[in-house]
Amino acid sequence: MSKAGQTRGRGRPRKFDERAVRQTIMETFWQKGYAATSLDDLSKATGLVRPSLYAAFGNKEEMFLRAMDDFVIRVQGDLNRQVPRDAAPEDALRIIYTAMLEIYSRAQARGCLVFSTAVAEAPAHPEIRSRLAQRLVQTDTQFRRLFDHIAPDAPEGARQAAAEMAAAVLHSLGLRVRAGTEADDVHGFIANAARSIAAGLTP
Amino acid sequence: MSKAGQTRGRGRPRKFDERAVRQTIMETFWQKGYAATSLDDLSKATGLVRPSLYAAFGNKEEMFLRAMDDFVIRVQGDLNRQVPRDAAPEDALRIIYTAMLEIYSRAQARGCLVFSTAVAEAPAHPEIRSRLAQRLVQTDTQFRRLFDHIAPDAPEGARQAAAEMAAAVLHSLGLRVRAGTEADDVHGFIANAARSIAAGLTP
DNA sequence: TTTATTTTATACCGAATCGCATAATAAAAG
DNA sequence: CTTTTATTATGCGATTCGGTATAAAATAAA
Repeated sequence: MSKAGQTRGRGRPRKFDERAVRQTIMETFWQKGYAATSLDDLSKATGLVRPSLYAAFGNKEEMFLRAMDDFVIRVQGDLNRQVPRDAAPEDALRIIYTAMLEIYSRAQARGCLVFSTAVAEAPAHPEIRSRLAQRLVQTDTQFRRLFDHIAPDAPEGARQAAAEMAAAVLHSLGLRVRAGTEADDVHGFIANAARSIAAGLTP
Repeated sequence: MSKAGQTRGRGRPRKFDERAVRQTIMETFWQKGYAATSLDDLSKATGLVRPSLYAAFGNKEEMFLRAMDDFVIRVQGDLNRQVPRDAAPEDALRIIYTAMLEIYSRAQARGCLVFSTAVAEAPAHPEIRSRLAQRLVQTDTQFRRLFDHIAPDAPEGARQAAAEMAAAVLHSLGLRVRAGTEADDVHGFIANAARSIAAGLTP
């Protein structure tokens, strides 16, 4: 219904920047999770009153789905900015995991909006579950493509296995951060994981 | 307050088996998560009326903490029953993951009560968060001890790295099951992971 | 039987929840 | 200016939530 186009529209103009509000919604869900975030929380955080939120972004589940998308977009942006096009697998993995750790650790230990928050709602909300599933295969695929590019001489089975392992480490990283694991331990985990996975690619 | 001793106590006798009720509570939290499970849900599932639940098991958070313990106890029991004392690392890992997959997949795809449900409540409930953290280090430690026993010739660094990777695969497994990943894909993931991790132990 | 103790059953409480209905407001279009 | 359209502000309404107060019921102890 609400168009975010640059044209001035017809009725009363909005007092808020849609992109900024979406970021705030995402941050709020990220911090507190889906169930623990009330529409009043979102209203307070964004400065928008509840009916405005509803009119602009739909109901709570739709807002959360959008937040999942915005989270992924932001993470992908940060990663693309930091990960070099060509690097040895171990270096690439260490860079990726370090960047993800930085993201996961911002403010309070929040972990991953998708892996640590959406997952809890999966049984009750099929839409969230399906988007979570999408995200899982996408992560596998992205690592697979990275290894196809970075370690093309490794056998296909090794590249696929390494991709799945690399994704698994990411899932575990989100968990560990959210559980409040010591930073040193997490860094050790990252270093070990990068080395192990890379070893499987260059024997 | 309430003692579950075998002596008949003094007042009116209970009409329920405490162990069975605890299992039901655990199952309910496992299926629906913490926030989505109301005390009424637990009341319906157990047949106990709310004040009885409260008197016997405390408030909702205490019930959930107990459920986490009961879940871990049950998982450990199943594992100890299935995992052979001596096996090649790859076989041991495949057996463990297959057993965990069977547990995670019972009834509806539920995943892990700890890794997929408790994690969402971590920010709001410090007790849950600390128990989750405990569980993470315990998992690492258990795999480490397994490898110390099963692959004593591997260098210590390799055993530690393999243990953390093995735990990461477990975290990822819970996620994938809860997201509804195809059974064949999950089995492939398990096989690849077992092979990769074992390769890091016997070079 | 009487008393003490514990569990069950009923009912209630105040707070918080999501969603919406309605009216006031602000701008563009006619 | 008048009409149309879109957004904001106020507030309600039905439901659900976790937790508890109170009384009835059931058993052991005295």
